[in-house]
Amino acid sequence: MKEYLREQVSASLRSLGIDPDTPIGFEKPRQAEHGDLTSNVAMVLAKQQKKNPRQLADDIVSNLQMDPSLVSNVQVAGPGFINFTFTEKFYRKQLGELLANQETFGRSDIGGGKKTQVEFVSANPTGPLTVGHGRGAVYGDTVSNLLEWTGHTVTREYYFNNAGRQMRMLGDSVRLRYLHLCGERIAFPEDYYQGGYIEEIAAHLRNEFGDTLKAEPAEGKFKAQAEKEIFDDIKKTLKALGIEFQNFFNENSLYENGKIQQTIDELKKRDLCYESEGALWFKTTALGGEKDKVIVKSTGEPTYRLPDIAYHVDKFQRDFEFIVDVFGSDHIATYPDILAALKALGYNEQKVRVLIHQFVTILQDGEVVKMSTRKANYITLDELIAEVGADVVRYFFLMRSMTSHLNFDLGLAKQQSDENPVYYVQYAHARICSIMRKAEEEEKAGNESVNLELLLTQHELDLIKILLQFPEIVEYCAGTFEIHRLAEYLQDVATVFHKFYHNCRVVSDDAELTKARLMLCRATRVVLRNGFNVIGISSPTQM
RNA sequence: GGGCCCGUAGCUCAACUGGAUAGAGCAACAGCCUUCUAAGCUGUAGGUUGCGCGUUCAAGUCGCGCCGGGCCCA
Repeated sequence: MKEYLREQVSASLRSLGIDPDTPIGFEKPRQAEHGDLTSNVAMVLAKQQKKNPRQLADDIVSNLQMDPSLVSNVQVAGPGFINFTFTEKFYRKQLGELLANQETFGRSDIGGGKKTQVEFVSANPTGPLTVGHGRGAVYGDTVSNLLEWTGHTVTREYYFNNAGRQMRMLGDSVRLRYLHLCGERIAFPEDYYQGGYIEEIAAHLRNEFGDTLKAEPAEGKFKAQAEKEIFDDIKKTLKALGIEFQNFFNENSLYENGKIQQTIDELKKRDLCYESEGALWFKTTALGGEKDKVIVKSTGEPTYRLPDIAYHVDKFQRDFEFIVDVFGSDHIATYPDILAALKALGYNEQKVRVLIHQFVTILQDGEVVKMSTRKANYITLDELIAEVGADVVRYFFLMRSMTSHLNFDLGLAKQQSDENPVYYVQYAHARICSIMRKAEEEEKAGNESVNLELLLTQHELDLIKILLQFPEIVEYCAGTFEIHRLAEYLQDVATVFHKFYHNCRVVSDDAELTKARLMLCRATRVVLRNGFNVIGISSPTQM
């Protein structure tokens, strides 16, 4: 529709002797009385044409030749907006198309099957996932869903490291707890992992092996058992949120297969690497960075930058055409270096899209809870899911813009869980299902020869209009990754539906009208259900 | 000290990339169930968009300077 209007406006500009190549923008007006689409083209061009914007708008409009079966009204308003209103006929036709393509309504193939990787969560297995990880987990999964809906072939990947200092300390923490269980009195260092799960893992080992592991090194059975149990736990948590990864990528494999060394060699070959003070430096200054960065410390241990670069090179070598990284804001300073390195190594860094989400601040009794896995003062994602349910968790994390800091008051979240907006949206779906059941019972549910022209009230037209926006919203969200816009849209759909419900009796004695309104209900259910599928919440048939 | 993000109703947050009267939910107040689910609907109240300059037809949105919070780096 925008295309059509653009062509028409463009033709009108041409006939006025104005360069029709100027970008002509359309958007949905906030107020319904301003029509269905509005353009500010006259105001944009006014200065250049040295004309009063209203005058120019009038000129453009009087040169327009609109198809009256599509556009019912064109008006100049305010400081020079041109407002277009579409015909009811046009909308009813679109509604028919929605109903003919229920499963796929909102899907598109603009991705062209592009091989896409989305990396998210990527927490090392040193403890259970926290509420803080939840935002990234839900966001990454929903981004993946959106990419699938827009025709990308998506691989969800989880990157972790089981070989670093953290993991060594984890293994030793388990070892000490184990020795303690064996009756040895050993001081437990404060900077070791304090969580109760460490003791559980130690207990499992003691049950299985008795006291025979007393001489076992921390990096042996202790670390291995800890990694396995914690990872099982993490996967279980993710599954509870409906998240499943196709691939878990171990950073350590990059050392074992020599890719770390290869990356160093490649950087050296391009003179982007040098040794100084016993450390290996990455010459980011040569790539526009402010300061060179250490990539291998004098101890021989690499900083995270080096494996991150090698890992991204590996992504390119696996032929991903689109690479999406979902990171917390703590990574914000590091990724420019990674992208610069990729570019220097001859890869098209434009294929990488880094999505940064701000942290979640947890409040309990009005106080900020500082999260630390090591100190074990955190709220686990599991606890939260158990408390409010997976749907609420997902919706809560998705309904806000990722660039904003999110305050999460646990007490309030628990209290308000029945007042959560997610129920409002789901209730609309349950209500529709209930209407359908009623119609079936009364045998009024026929869907043959339905006359959609019987849908005449403002409430019905409002509902049709908003339902038809769904594909555009999906496309928009997949392009900008602003998922909260989808949540907001679904809420609007629910609102319009609830209003329709209160004003328009669906199942009535008027058989024809009943059929038409049932179709509208069905269309609403399609949009809600497809939208719920994208954001990963359930579609309850009753509540 | 430097970089990035944020500051909007009592609380949590939107505002379609600079547009028309800044909107939702929760909390508060007043109404609506003999009819398809009241987890709903209708209405009232609530704002100097942290502060100050600037850019222009138009600024919550862009620029500069302060104030305050978060994350990262030395």
